[in-house]
Amino acid sequence: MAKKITPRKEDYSKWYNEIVVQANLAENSAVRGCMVIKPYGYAIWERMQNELDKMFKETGHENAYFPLFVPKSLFEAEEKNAEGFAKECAIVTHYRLKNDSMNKGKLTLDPSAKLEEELIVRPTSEAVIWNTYKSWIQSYRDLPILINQWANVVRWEMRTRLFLRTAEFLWQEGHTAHATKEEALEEAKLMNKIYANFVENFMAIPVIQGIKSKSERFAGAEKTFCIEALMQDGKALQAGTSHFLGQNFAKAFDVKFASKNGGLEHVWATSWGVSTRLIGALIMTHSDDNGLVLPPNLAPYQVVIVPIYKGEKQKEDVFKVAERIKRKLISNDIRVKFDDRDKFKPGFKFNEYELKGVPLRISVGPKDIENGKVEVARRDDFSKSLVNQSQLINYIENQLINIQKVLFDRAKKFQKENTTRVDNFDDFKDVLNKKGGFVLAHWDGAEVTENAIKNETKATIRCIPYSKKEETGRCVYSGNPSKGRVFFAKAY
RNA sequence: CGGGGUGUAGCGUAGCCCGGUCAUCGCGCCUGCUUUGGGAGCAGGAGGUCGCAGGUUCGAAUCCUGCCACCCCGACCA
Repeated sequence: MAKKITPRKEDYSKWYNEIVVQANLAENSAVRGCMVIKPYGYAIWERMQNELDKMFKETGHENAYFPLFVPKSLFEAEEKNAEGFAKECAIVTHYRLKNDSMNKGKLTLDPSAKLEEELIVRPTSEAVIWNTYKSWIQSYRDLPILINQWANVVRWEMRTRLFLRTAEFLWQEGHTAHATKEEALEEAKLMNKIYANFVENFMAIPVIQGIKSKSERFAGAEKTFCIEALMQDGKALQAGTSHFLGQNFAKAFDVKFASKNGGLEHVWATSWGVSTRLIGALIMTHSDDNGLVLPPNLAPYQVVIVPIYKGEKQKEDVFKVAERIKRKLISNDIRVKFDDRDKFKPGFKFNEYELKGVPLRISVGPKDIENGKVEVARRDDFSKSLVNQSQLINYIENQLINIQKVLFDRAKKFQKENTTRVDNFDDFKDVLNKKGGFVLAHWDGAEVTENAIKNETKATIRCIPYSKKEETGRCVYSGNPSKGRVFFAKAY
């Protein structure tokens, strides 16, 4: 049974340590709130990239790459977007250092190398990309443009939190250009759906799909679609967003196309992204006190083989069987690692792979060779079974499917149990303080109300769900008429 | 930027109030032998400008001042 994880460093560093460490590069370093992603953590990210990339390509998207630096003048062009990010930008002002005459062996800025125009380190790439699209789009024949970029971005947050809000993070950002409003809206919705599919089916994290309220909307967007997940500690996490940008960027960057009927129109835009934050969500959704728990569909290794032996003769025999199993698994498209390291004992390895969350572990020893069996242990419930080698592949395949389902169902059950319908403000506050989780309540649709609730409870509207039922009621705060319930929660 | 806290070996820590063989302990690391079906045991060994800079003092990890960094809470946020 999964225990609660409180996402405080002292409590969860044990799990994070397997995959990431806080960057600590220099004594007085401003490179803080950044992370070093260890190989195992990066392998998880690569799995995410692979699967998302497939989904993007299946829906007609292509990858491209744009510059890290955004000239300030470009950055400013879309006012709302610029305003939204202005407070968290890293800025390049110089391009050269020189020896510090006052301080031997040290370097200082060379004043003669001050840039005419400052460069912003991208917090997102709309500006660069739309400035480029301008030269790519002339006619309706050039549309749509469906491009995705895998990149790093920098947002100089006042306070950072490992994985959930680092100053630099990896993500993908899709930027599309369309001839019609309808098409762009469809695209934004489609991508949000793809995110939901990916997060639910690969990461086994159940999400609520919906639309952001105006105050939670992306700077420069007309509509923001989102997926929201609930962590084990009862706080909500924005897991992905997809924006319908209207013609805002096209107007700001003067991107027009000649339409079929001879007119000159502004292009319609979307952008959408998910980041390494999802790895944080993964950890906070499934991990238990023994470490990470990875869903089989995402795990870099679905199966690990640990050999058990005494002496060279046994080692030889055991390795032979282990290698054979490994080959069989690979030929059945199962991701497997055979841990042949001689330097560590089996018990040590058992614990290591539990910490790493590998879904299934096969141990092979002399006894098993004699019996023609192997021991298979599950990470999610720690159960062990002796399985005939002849039935192994079948067994493993079924177990992997089962674990994936169990993890999702467990998280879904948690989400359900921690979603509370509430009809007055006292209960609203009570639930948030004592129980946490999502609160489903009526809202009058006014921004004032939303802000007032935020000020009093720290809870925000996480999303207005697609699944919202038409239901007449009274706003939980103002008492004004409401047409349906929205999801409130305290969020990361 | 406001409020609170912390900084001692690669990691985690004791000591600080009450200055004086106190630099403690665990993990990890190295060497050797024995071990290997759930994080091995024994023996030996290496590793520290006690965050930095000043000050007080015969003497500072310990007291004082300043600075820096990190953590937590607020505002901001994928």
